[in-house]
Amino acid sequence: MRASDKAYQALLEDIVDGTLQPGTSLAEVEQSERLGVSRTPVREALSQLRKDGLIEQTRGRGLTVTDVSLDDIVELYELRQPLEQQAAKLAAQRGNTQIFTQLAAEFRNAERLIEGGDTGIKAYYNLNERLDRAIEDAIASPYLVSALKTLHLHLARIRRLSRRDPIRLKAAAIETLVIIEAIVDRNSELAASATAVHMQQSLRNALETARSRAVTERVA
Amino acid sequence: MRASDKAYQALLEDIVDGTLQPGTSLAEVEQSERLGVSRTPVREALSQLRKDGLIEQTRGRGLTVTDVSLDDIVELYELRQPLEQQAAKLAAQRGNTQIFTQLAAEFRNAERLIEGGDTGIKAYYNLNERLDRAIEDAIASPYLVSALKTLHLHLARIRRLSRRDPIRLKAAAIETLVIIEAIVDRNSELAASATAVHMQQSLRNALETARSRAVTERVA
DNA sequence: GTTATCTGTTTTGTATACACTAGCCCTGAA
DNA sequence: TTCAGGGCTAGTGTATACAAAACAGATAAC
Repeated sequence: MRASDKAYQALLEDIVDGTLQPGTSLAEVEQSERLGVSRTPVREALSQLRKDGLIEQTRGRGLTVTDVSLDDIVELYELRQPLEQQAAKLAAQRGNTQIFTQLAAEFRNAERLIEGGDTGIKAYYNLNERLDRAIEDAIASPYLVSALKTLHLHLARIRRLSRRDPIRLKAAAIETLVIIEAIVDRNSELAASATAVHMQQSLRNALETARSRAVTERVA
Repeated sequence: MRASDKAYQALLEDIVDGTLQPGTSLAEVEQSERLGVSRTPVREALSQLRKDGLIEQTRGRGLTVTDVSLDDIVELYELRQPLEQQAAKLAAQRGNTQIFTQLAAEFRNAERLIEGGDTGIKAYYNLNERLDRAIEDAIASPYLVSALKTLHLHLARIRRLSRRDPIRLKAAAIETLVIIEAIVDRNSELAASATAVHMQQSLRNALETARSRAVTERVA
């Protein structure tokens, strides 16, 4: 693995999991020492992350981790909604039915996973990731897939902020199941509509969580 | 201006305008000599262009300019359609009416521009760019705008392949005018639908042009 | 004749040294 | 006390040297 890829992955993880909080200033030498590589690969990684929108140039010099405000969540969903709808639509038209049939079966079991503590939740998140990858494989269009991938980076950040509310997770699993079943039935219209529903509910949950979290932090 | 930005801009232009044809291999030293900067900024530019999807790593070593096949055009529109629809929708909801009223007036004059030879056509393209920027300003959502910008890079490449058929350009201008008028009227549903129509027609034209172009080249 | 391996060459990947610029502190004067 | 000016410093931007990896060609073995 190249040092620049390693630096990118490491920084990406640190930003997504919150080790590098929004607003954190990223000096090249500092990061190169921390990651054990020279400045060159760090620079490359930073410029990639800037393209991803995870870091930004602030006040002339100095790169900082971008903020994730309530507005950002709304704005992110303004991109997410059309992208995921299109993805679901195309997956319904072209997807390998067998794969999605299998995923549907697993999602029918999601409630048990969600109730299974941390390991279960982890398995559930893993299942969601496999679904995302299946959809990406199904649509095959590299432009759309690339846009989805960048989107999912930002979503991962937000998800970290969301509380793992089992009730919401179960509801989400059911919404997702509707989408998958539509894909299996090659019903692209339904897949798109079900995705719209899922997006709407996800956004509402994300906002509620973020709001209460903001209040909690102000109190604490 | 930084040397790396200069290198990025120069390479971008060369790729979009066809100076660097699809399949062209880009060696770092060669490009750094051509552009008069050292390898470092060239590398940075190349890695940005790779993120944009304009160049790709082929068989282990060697970056090459990505191809634009008929399939690519279809796939690009699978991203373009939802993005532009969303953009039009949001612009209708939030846009500054005055700006779009002005643009509508200019588009009503587009036919005369298109008939005005090369300078007129250029002015027409310029008008379209101003519309794009107005829409981007109106939606304000950085995630969507960023996705649109990357998309437009690829569209610029395709446009170069399309024949400048005045009949198609006039039809496109009328389709665009419908979108703008919907934005002025704050009719987001109509804006989305009109965009869907425009996308469909644009795609059809792009495919037809590309097909005949391919045949011509095979003959020549 | 075909395939595999070795070696030379070319090109990329990484480290580092140097150049330059923006921000900051300190000094001095109003 | 406050503001302007001038270095000083920290950190970025660029060039280049060095290391490593990948390809090509040739030679040898089967």
